[in-house]
Amino acid sequence: MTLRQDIHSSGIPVLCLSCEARHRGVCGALEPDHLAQLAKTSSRHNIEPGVELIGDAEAVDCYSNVLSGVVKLTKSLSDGRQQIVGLQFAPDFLGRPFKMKSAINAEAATAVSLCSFPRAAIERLMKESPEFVHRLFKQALNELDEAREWMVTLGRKTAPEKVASFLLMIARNIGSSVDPAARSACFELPMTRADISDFLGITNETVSRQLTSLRMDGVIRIENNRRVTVDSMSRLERRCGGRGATAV
Amino acid sequence: MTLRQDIHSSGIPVLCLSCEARHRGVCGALEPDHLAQLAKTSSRHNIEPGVELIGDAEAVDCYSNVLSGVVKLTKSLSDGRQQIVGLQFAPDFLGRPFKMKSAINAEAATAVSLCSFPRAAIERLMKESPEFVHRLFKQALNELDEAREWMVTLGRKTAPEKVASFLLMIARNIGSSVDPAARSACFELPMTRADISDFLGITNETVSRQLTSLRMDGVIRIENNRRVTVDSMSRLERRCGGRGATAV
DNA sequence: CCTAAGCCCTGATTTCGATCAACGTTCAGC
DNA sequence: GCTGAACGTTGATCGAAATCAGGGCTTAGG
Repeated sequence: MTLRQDIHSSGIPVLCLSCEARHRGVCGALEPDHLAQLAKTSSRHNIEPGVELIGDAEAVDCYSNVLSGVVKLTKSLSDGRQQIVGLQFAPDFLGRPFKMKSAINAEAATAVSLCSFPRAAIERLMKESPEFVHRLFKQALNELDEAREWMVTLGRKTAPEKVASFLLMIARNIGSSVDPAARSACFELPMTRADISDFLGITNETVSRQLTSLRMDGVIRIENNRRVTVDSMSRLERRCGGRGATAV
Repeated sequence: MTLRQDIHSSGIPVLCLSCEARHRGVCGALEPDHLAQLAKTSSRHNIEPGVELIGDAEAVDCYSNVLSGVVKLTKSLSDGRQQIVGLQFAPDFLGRPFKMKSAINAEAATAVSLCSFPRAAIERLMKESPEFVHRLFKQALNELDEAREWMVTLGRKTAPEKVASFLLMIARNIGSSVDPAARSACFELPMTRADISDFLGITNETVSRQLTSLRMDGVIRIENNRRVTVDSMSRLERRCGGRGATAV
């Protein structure tokens, strides 16, 4: 164990050594001493699908890095209508800085593993490390871009386009490329049909019908309800509705 | 005390003295010397309704504070379908930090006045003033909250609820209270019916019908197509669909 | 084993909002 | 004055997706 430590990683906590959040996540912004300080207060959790991580209007007492799995962020109306307003994948940072209470719900969509930190530790780091704030800021802006992208999907795309767009987004986030040349992809849907419908603002029946339709047309293959193979991403992309590029 | 403040404000550029952005906007984070430095590079513009401020996929060479008026942020599909993904009011900060190219369109919805800064000035300030970054960060998070709030509206509300929600949002942003006790409000709609429909993901005909319906039911009064009076905000709120509070 | 619950698919019917169409008003320009 | 364009309203019709309903598959538990 000590043998594997080389000069460069000498200050880095063992737990963080192989952590993805240290590379692409917010921890990548931290110097070894700050990282060590944070690691001392961190704790890892494995969470079952369906477990609520943050309740709406609940006090937020910790922040987390998503290490694996998918977390869904939801908002609900009082009559039960629900909308998924975001999905978080590794190594996203989970939690809303600067607010005592969350305005949204966070729930494990799949099995999820988290690396959690007490609120105070994050707040202290934000004071001490501008680079850390910088990273959090960038992630927030990315989430804003994504939210706005989905506003277009929710407001202006048809049901077939919505489902295709969803599959494309998932493929890009967790899909493993089968054959890069053919631009094919394969992945496990991280959520039920009902969840997908809450994400796309349609009903689960419609999601089901559209998936069937894509399967019939040979755009996707489905095994076990969850496992999806996209043989040609291009064909899927063509079903997503005119791509963003404002043709002026 | 008064003397002391006078001494401190002596370093503040004349233009900034009465500027709202210095109070509630991002400039509020700046010390007099930083403010002076920024003011030297700033320029004010008055812009006609309909003028494009930032084009999609266009290089961003300046950032701005909205001093008055309303700016709409839009995204379009290549076949012309359009979605308004955000509205900015004074004293919001306009522009996407960290990205060379904008992914969205910004257009003056009403007459707008801006205080603009060259990209380099903002970037320098972000390096020098953590407090400034902090403010920008907070605004981004607010915009994220708003975007997610609208995702619920777009995905899960009916047309009548969408229009009511829109009126409520406008009233809260630019409405002047007529009678605080009755919680009434009065305002000028900052956009056409077509714009409203692009914001709500419906057609302008539907917007028109829903406004008529609200007028018939005595919830609002409309003069000149633009001027709207809400006699009782409570009645309007009741038409917005179950309010966010996740009643579990 | 059987049963019940959860998830998914599919068919029949309904409905909300889109689409198509017509008309009124205002306003800029000739 | 007239004309055309932009904006808004209203009516008639259509269609995409919701709703309602039923059935199959898998899994957990008695």
